[in-house]
Amino acid sequence: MESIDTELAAQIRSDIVLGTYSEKERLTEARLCETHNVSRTPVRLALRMLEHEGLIRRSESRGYYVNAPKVADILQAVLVRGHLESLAARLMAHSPSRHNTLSKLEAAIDEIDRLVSAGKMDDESLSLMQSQNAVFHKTILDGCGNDYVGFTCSQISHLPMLEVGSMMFDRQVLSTPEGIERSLFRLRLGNSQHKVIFEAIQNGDAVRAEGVMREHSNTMVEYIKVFEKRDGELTIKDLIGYSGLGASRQDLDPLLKNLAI
Amino acid sequence: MESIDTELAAQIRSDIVLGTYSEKERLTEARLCETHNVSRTPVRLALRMLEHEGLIRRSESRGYYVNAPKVADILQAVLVRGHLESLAARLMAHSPSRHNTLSKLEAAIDEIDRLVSAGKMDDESLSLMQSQNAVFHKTILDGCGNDYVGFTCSQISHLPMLEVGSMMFDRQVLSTPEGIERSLFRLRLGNSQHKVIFEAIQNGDAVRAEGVMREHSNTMVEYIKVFEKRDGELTIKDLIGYSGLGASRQDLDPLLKNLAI
DNA sequence: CAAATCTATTTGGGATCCCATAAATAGCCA
DNA sequence: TGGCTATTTATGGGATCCCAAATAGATTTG
Repeated sequence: MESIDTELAAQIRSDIVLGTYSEKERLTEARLCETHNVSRTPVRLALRMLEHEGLIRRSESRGYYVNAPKVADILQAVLVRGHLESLAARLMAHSPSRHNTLSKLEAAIDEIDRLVSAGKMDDESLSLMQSQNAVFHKTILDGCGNDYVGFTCSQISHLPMLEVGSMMFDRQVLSTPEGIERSLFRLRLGNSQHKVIFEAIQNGDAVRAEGVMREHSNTMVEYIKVFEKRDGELTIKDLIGYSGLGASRQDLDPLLKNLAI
Repeated sequence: MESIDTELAAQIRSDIVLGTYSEKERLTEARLCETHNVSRTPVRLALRMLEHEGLIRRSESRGYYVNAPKVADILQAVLVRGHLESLAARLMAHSPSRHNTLSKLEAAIDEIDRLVSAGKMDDESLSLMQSQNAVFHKTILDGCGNDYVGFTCSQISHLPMLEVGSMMFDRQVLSTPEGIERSLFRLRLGNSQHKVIFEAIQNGDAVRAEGVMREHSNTMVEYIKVFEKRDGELTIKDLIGYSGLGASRQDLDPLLKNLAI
């Protein structure tokens, strides 16, 4: 069990993201105490946390007001994350100690290959792919030898689709056979990029590792843009529904139960 | 006047950076209350803040322990910052609204040019160059259209030499005429890079903007490495002495008074 | 004598209280 | 009636108190 303030922060965070608060609504400590039945101490800590994450902003006079992210913000954040990951790939390709962790990358790639070959796109398979994908990306961030890359990445990962290694799937698409085929194609493509990145890192080809990782990250940005195009009024809630599967999904509102895969 | 917790965080931060605490020393709330004569509320808020910054880590059981950054950490952080700045340059070159802020960049470049031409390297000139350099870099971060770039950068800027646009000078070098000449050369080189970046952004040449910014950032990393080579036992304290001039220097220990330029 | 258990003390999380100050509202004067 | 001031109220910062959990130390037992 997490401490109350962390729990509370997660609660308020999901409220903000899911649009429970109106735009620029003022948050007062007292009211949060009432609505969540806690004292002011954890409320204050939670507010500090959310301020750090940029989800609320300190008013010039007093109190905080809500600063809910838009879909465009998510796109921006994913772009930044991708850029940092490409740095990580480059650095890892330069790192002499990279060979110790290469096997972990290979294992993740193989496992994704196996899952994709099975051709199933049910919840369990997706969950396994998601976690292996996360392993691949986290291994590079951790193995690049520069702690600040991973640290900086973690600073923008407070939403499920911003977590390192998260993937997005459109449930609607997954309901048709040829949609499944298309999704499998995406996965095969993604995993071949993984393989190229792996080889580049193995061979110490930093430029290639960075370039392919950039392209790999860009894929997600483009995929979100496809959603955006198809569905003009795409909301963060929708995006969370498309991503999900991460452990942190549990923190989110029951509202999401029917959306998240 | 800042609130106590912010003030306190700054105090503890500088204590950590300046090595007042021994390595991995445990910080207890009670003791910090005593030594700083405050109650536990601000102490707890300050500790949270420092935990976010990575200067202290939560112990697995309870409490925090100090996690003082080394010079190698600073190098890593500067590298990450530079990578993010190169992203900002690329994005700004793509941004249609970039023309509104281009004049600000040009003004900063011209001002640095003027100062360098004057050939003076006294405290006042350095301070002015520093601030114009900061204007140049901040303008790009703010003008790139992706708020997360600047936001992410600000997350790793809690030390003076990590602030965006900070410059480093070796006081020892500055004391000799040919050292001043070498420093002026560095500044001229840096400002010509500024000019190239400016033109690339103006012309929408994103690739070039990113590349030159990367090279530009790399300069500082290399310069720190020179220090490191010359002075095997280079400390963070030394680095702060080499940078400085930022407003935040005021927060730092009196110890620094004789080091900072 | 060593290991296990029980107890005392340290310590951090949470609640509550107090106070200074900013916002809001009412009252007053021109 | 409009604007200014005074008073009240809301709100956030800081201090203190309480309690549960964890650690360290002491005591007992095999």
